[in-house]
Amino acid sequence: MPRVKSSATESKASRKAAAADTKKRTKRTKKDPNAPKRALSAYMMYSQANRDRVRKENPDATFGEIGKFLGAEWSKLSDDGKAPYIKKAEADKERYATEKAEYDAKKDSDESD
DNA sequence: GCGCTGATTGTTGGT
DNA sequence: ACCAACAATCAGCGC
Repeated sequence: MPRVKSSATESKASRKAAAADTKKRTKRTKKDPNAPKRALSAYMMYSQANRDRVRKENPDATFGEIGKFLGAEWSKLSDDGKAPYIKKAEADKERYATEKAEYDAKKDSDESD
């Protein structure tokens, strides 16, 4: 595996609990001028891929149910099952990296606009 | 160097 | 247009 454990950075499950306890988030203020919209997570890919299927199997289900269904199945999914989604997520991360690069380059060149 | 928190992504449906 | 649970993820700041 190319994934070599750097340290404890990802081991701790603190932030997830903290984030859940801290406060519900959604659209929060944007501080950066041209903030490079972060990449989509594997779950986002999963929602896009399954949103149609879930909606079809659960025509009555609305956002709430769909969300829970996707989350439940997502958790049930094995690493192999997530693999394709994670792969897309990684691809998106790369896209984000490109945006970040431009964002960084831009801010370095002209941040005042 | 590690630790946490904030910000962001996408879905739908209602107001 | 925004917000709600669902999960992930990263970048930036703090000590």
